[in-house]
Amino acid sequence: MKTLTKRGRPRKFDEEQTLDLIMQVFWQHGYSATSLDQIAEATGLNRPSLYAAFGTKKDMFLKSIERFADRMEAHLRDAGSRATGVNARMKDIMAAAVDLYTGKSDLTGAAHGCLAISTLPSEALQDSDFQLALGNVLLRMDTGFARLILRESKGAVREAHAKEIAQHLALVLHGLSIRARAGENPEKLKRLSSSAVDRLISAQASALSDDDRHP
Amino acid sequence: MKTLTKRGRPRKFDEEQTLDLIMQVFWQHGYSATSLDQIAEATGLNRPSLYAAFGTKKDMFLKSIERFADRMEAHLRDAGSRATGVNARMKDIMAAAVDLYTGKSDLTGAAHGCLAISTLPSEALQDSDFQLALGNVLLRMDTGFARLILRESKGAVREAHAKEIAQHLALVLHGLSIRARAGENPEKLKRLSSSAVDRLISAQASALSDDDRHP
DNA sequence: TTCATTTTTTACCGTTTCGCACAAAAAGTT
DNA sequence: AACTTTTTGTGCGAAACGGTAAAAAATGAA
Repeated sequence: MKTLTKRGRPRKFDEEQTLDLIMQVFWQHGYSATSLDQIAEATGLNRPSLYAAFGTKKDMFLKSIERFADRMEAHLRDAGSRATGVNARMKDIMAAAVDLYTGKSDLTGAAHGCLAISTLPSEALQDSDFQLALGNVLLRMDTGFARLILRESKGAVREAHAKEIAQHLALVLHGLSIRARAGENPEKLKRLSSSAVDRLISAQASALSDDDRHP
Repeated sequence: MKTLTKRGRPRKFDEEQTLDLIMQVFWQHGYSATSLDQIAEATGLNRPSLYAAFGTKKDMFLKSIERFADRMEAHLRDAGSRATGVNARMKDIMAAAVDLYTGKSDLTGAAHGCLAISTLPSEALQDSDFQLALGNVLLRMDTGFARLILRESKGAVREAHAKEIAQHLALVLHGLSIRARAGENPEKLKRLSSSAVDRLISAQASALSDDDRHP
C-alpha cells in the first residue's frame, strides 16, 4: 500500500489540464517558436515547476503530441460510430476532423489545423525523435482507417486493398489540415472532404457497402 | 544607360546560387529553428553581407519560399508535359513531386518533403505574412492542376468540377509531402500516388479521357 | 596618387533562451 | 513544537539570438 495522503506542499495545479494548456501553446506556435516563458505564462506556473512536472521542453512537446493523438483518435472514433456504411462513416469522420481543425471542437477554439501535421514536419529532420513521432501519428491514422474499412466490408475487401484506401484517406486528411492552417473556410473544407471521400470510396462501392445502402 | 561596370569592391558570391543555399537551410530546419549563423556558415558569408543582400531573416525565408514555388512549378510542369491524358500526366507529376520530396531531384539531395508544406504551417499562425504565403502556394497548386484538367478535357468538364478534382489532387500531394518528411519509402509513395490518381480521376474517365485511352 | 564607392570583416549591443541552484513556503508526521 | 517532504518563487548564468555600427579592404574614377 502506498500513502494515500501525500506528504509535502500540495500542488496548486492539475497535471492533466495544465498539459492541455501546454498543448495549446505548442499547437499555436509550433515547437521551436515556443518559449518556456510563453508556456509559463499560459499555465500560470513558473519554469521550475513545469520542469519538475513535465521535464524538458522537448518532453512537454512529445507529451502534447501523444495527448493530442489520443484525443484526436477518440474524437474521430466517436464521430465515425453513428452512421452506417464506410462512405457515410468516413464523411462523418472527415467532417469531425475539419471541426477540430477549424476550432469548432472542444479541444481548442481557433483554426489551428492538426497539431502533429502542423508542427512536427518542420522539426522532423533535426531530431529523429520528432520524425519518429510523426511516423507514429501517420501509422496510427492508417491502421485506424484500415480497420474501419475491413470491419465494415465484412471480408469483401482484402487487407492490402483496405490499407491502400486507408492511406488515400489519410493523405486527404493531412491535406485538409494544411488548408485549415492556411485559414480556409470550414464549410468549403467539409464539402471538399465529402466529395473526396465519394471519389475514393465509391469506386469500391460494389465491393464495399452495397448491402448497407440497399438493405 | 546605367553603369556597366560597378564602382566599389566586387562581391565574392553569386546572389542566385547563394539564395539556393539559404533555401536549403530553411528546407532542412524550418524557419524558427534556423539561425543566421547557420545560414552564414552554409553560404560562406557573414551576417552583415547576408543582411545587405537579402534583408532580414524573414525576408530570406519568404524569398526562399517564392523561389521554391517557382522551381517546383517548373519541375512539375515539365514532368506533366510528356504523357497524354489527364491520368497519365497527373501520375507523372505526382511521381516527379515524390522525386523532389525524397531528394532524387536536382534541387536538393535529401528527403525533405515540400519546403512550403513542411515549414510554413508551423509559423502560419504567428505571422500573417507566412499564412498568406502558404495560401498563395495552395492557390497556385490548385489553379495549376485545374488548368491542366480543363485543357486536357477539352470542354467535357465544367470549370467548377475541374477545380474540385484539382483540389483533391492537391490534398493528396500535400499528404505525400508529409509522408516524405516522415521518411517513408519513395517507391511506396509513388505507388500510393499512382493509385490515388487512378481513384480520383478514373471516376471521371468517361467524361475526361476515353479518347486518349481508346484511340 | 587620391578620392569615391561598395563589400567584407570584426566586434558589439540588448534581448531572449533554457535549464537549474537555492531558499522560502506549505503541507503531513512524530 | 520540531522534523521531513514536496512544491513554489526568485534569480542566476552561460549561451545563442537577430541586427547593426564601425573599420578595413578592394575596386573604378579622377
